[in-house]
Amino acid sequence: MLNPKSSDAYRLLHDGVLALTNAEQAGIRVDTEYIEQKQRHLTRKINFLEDKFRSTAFYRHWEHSTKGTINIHSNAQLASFLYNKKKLKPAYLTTSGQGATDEEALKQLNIPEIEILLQARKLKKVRDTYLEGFAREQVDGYIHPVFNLHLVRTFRSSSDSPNFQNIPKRDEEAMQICRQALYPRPGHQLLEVDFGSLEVRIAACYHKDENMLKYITDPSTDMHSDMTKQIFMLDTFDKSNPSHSFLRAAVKNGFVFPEFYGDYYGNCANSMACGWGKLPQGKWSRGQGVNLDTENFTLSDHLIAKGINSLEKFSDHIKSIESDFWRRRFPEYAAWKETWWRLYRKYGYIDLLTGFRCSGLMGKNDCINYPVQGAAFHCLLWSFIELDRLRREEEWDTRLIGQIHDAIIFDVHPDELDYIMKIVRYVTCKALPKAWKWIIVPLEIDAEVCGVDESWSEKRKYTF
DNA sequence: GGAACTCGCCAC
DNA sequence: AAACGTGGCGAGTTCC
Repeated sequence: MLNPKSSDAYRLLHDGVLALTNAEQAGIRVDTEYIEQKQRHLTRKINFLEDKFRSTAFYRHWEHSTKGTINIHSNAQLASFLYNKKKLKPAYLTTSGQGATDEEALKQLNIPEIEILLQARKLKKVRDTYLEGFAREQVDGYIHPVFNLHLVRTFRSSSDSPNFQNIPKRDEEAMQICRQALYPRPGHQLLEVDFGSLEVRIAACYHKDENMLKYITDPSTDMHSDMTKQIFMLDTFDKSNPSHSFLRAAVKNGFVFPEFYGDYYGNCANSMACGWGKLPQGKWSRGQGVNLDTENFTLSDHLIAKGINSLEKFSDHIKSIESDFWRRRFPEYAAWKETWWRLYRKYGYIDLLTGFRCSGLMGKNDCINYPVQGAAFHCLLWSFIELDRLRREEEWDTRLIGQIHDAIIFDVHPDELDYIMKIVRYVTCKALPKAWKWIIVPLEIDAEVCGVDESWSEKRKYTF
């Protein structure tokens, strides 16, 4: 698997392993008392939800129609009951052709009792994957997540024992419970610095699309706002309007990023309308979906007023927007995608801007995604190596303790915080583009910091 | 009793 | 015509 093509690529991995090993050795402080207490607390909550679920008519029906004992957390048993016994139609199938039982599929069945099961499922995930993982892996109050550079097809990294790269962040409750277990060293604070829209910027270094470069370099423009205006047919976009910023998030995560990854209009329409907008599949009537502006005006009211009264019509609309997106808005980006797919089919490999070569069986989307994903991570890795070198040279009390693809996590001494931020900004935004001439776009970083002796759940924006 | 598999779900 | 990239990991299940 390991296949750096150039000596620079080899050097990056060699130095990267050493720097990441220093982070592993440093480790992250965990509150074992809290973890044990929280696990007991979650167990009580889960037991309560399980009992509540077993008292429902839905469960009794399940029990009656099944011989043997029921495990309410077995998706195989649940699928068999829902789709074989009750003959319900699954919202969609899994890759192996079975009826799906994930949250989205179950919600579409409109069985209120199942909400209890989903709530228990979520708490079990937090207790058994994250808290249990921290407890199992901790040694003398510190976990030492492993960071691998030799496992991922795109030359990104992965992490395990425990995985430090998938700790809950978006779900407020899960985030709080998990991150309250993680602390800096006594008297220190946790600092997270991440590159802003790194993959979009690195993609632009490959395709050099003029309109994309304009979006990246001109701060008065915003791609996601423009797409929101177009998709939801707004006359003006006002980011202080909560409905507008909600729709912008739906467009950013339901259209723009999926399109960059190689998704198509059908999934995007479904994700924006039904996933984000809470509209049903098929035909729409007034008063459906999320509220916009006032409580008496919903997404379906808005779309129907614009002549779109069903998912099918919305999908047609997104189809034309997708076509415009690639043909008019980002033509050079679109041409680059075709070129790289063609070159892969001709030569059997693609080379990253960082000197790595991807070969083996790849699809079109792989040819587009691998070089961007890999080179973006290498920007982070180069910065990580350089900062760890400075740490040792200058004998910081601060340590680098982890990395999440486009972010570095530090355990900082408060007296060093401002200095560290200056150095980090210099390394990431100045030294890196100077070292790698192919970086033709400005790079930006954001930072979040927790107070002294505060857990990772307390982080807030840090302006520097 | 462990390996290998599917499924679901967390991150970027 | 078809249609979303990269991982890790727990639980349940099946097979050896």
